[in-house]
Amino acid sequence: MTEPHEPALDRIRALPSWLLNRASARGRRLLGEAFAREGLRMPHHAVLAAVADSGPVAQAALGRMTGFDPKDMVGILNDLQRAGFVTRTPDPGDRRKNAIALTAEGRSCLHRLARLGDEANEALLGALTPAEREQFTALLARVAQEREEGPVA
Amino acid sequence: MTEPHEPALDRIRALPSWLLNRASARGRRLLGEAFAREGLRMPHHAVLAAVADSGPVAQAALGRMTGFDPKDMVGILNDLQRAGFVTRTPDPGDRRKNAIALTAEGRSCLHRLARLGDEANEALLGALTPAEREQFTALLARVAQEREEGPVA
DNA sequence: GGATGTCGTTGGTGGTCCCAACGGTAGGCG
DNA sequence: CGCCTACCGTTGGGACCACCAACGACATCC
Repeated sequence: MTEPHEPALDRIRALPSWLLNRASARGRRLLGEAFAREGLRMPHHAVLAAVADSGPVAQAALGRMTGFDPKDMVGILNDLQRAGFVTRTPDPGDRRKNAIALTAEGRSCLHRLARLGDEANEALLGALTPAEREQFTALLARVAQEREEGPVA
Repeated sequence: MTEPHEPALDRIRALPSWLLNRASARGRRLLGEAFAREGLRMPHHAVLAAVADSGPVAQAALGRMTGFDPKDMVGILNDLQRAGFVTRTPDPGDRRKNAIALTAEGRSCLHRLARLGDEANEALLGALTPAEREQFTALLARVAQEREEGPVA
């Protein structure tokens, strides 16, 4: 048998997939707690930002930008609209579309959310030095990348 | 206005919390596809490994080792027991406890799962060089760490 | 003007993580 | 011995994120 029997669970807990799940859960918890003070959650922040970037914009376009499912987008926008942060008006040029636009309150809330999000992310990377944070984020971005870079040569 | 208006969504998508969610989702998808060939999922792998490490062991102890909720542990063990990978017998010494033990099939399956898990993790970190993978995993482990190291001194 | 496809919406699934409560049992202590 | 406290496994929720299928309404391309 040689000795294939180093503790199996410890090996699993050292796997990137396991650590990624743990770190992601921690991040979601931190972000969730932060955004809860505004009564919102992470997707609201992203959608609000996308609307701020792209002026009046259709829901499907928002979905493509943020990567959220159209189904979820409906609920997110319902929340934001009910809170008065976005307006949802029929697009006169294309009656299939809703034109989503940011309100003044929405812009103000977005700034608060951005601040809360930044603070939570600082707490998330609290154990790392600034240089390590930059390095970590750069590597993480490449791991998160869905697309393969194709044949290397 | 000065110009506080760099694209807000791009900033969010560069945040560690966002990247962590994406990378974690990718990892779960890769692991899920790999383990699906055995009809199991990630938690089954971890629990199977914990049982292999700790011989006959109570469910609550498994929960503490793996971090899974007792509620979820019931379902995981039901699956593993139904598949014949573990046995669940009443502990004669403490009638509250179930003694969970690994079967020969369970050990064999654990080896297959370990292999599948390793392959999926290699695919997950496919964009990184070996040195980068080591660096990334080390940093990630510190980010995943729940505990603060207290006052630095 | 008919095929094709997009838009917003509804409905549903699955996985991870977390909490509350319950009957049953063990152990400590008087 | 009897009581209280704590733990065991189990059941029943819930929240959140990710994902898919289908539908009526509408626009567009040929």
